[in-house]
Amino acid sequence: MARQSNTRGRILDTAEAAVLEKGFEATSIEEIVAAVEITKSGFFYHFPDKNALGTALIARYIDSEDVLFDGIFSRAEELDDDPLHAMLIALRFLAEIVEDLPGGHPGCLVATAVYQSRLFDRAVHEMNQRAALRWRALFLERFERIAAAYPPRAEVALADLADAVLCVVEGGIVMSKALRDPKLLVRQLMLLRSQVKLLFTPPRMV
Amino acid sequence: MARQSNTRGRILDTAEAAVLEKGFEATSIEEIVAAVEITKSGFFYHFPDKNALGTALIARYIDSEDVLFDGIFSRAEELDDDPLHAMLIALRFLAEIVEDLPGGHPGCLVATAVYQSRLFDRAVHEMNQRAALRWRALFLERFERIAAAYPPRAEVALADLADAVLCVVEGGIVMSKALRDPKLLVRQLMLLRSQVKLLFTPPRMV
DNA sequence: TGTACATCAGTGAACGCGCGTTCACTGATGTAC
DNA sequence: TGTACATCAGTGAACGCGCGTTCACTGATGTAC
Repeated sequence: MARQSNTRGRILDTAEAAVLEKGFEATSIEEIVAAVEITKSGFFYHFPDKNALGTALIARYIDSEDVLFDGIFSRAEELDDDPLHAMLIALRFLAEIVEDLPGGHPGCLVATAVYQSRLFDRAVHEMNQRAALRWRALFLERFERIAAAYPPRAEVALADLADAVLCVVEGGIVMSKALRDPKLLVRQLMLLRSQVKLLFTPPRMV
Repeated sequence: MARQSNTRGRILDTAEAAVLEKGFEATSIEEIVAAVEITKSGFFYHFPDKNALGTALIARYIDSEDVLFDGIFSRAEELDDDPLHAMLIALRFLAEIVEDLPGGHPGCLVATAVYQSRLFDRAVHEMNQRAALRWRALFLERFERIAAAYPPRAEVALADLADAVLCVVEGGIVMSKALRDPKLLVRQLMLLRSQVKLLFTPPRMV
């Protein structure tokens, strides 16, 4: 065997897909190592136990979402200085990224951890909570800058609006899967976008 | 043993709480029967296998949500003939019901089935899909009546708006749990309410 | 440059425990005559 | 009203399989001298 191999990454990829389809407990180490084509002992070289796999899975997922959100906003803000227009561009980017996923969004690992909370330890829940707070802050900052420039047409708590972005994503994923309509999430993101636009656009510009 | 007992109901109650906390596979028959204080064989008198428990759980859950939504709308429409006002009342009822749940919303079984789809058979997924379509139609009908009376201030597909109600509930549950803030779901429902109000209220009435 | 040792990335066999499921049985309640 | 039988709502013991985990070992690569 080569000194460097990507076995750990392949384990994580395989496990992530399986966990999103069946849940953490229902995903056996046996099926993962069969797909990755190593032995069970090979798995335990990379992870001390199954719990460590769960933690690594979530940590990696959160990192990738951090990169995604940061990328969307930095590109959007490059394209337009105006905070409202940048937000509308960012939301469209998000919708487009989701639209390009073949077969729809595969699911959110934060949601699986939330719905299988007894299977994960406190550290995982704290990672999840910190990530959600970071993403909320990312959106909230932008909405505050928007509200300063465009007085909102209805009284809304901007923090709630920031949470709404994540709620639409999580809820959209669930309903997309329940209704077997991969585009439902895309349409919900565009609906949120039009609601943001309506809320912050001065009446004469409608 | 009495001829009539509520053992089956107690099994379902216990199982529902456990499945929402840990997932279906992670919930063992052993722990259920320990809580209900019967033997494992007693469980198999009521359900032919574990799969039948899952099906019964989801069927019962969907029935109770049907009753809930129907009740909310019939009470709201009793109170106000106007379709917009009735919708705003209904959304407030929904928020109040959620607010009164001690410790926040325990979770949605449709979402757990969606995130553990490989564990459930086609019949369950079809039940879920039909239920979601029914609830969407319930909201869509109302939004169509509202749009007929109050021309919307932005172009939105009413079907998307109908889906948004369910998305806010599902997403709000996930984010409430992730952020450990039981009131987040309530605030998201009230935000949706104010967005509906803004969308359908004529400019001069803001 | 050659050799000795360390480390990396695994293998192979065995383990015990918990899980879902089966099956023969039981004691209380209901029903037909 | 009494008796025989059926049904309901379970019990108790046993099962085998799959799961996560352990442990001694290995062959290829890297490093010190």
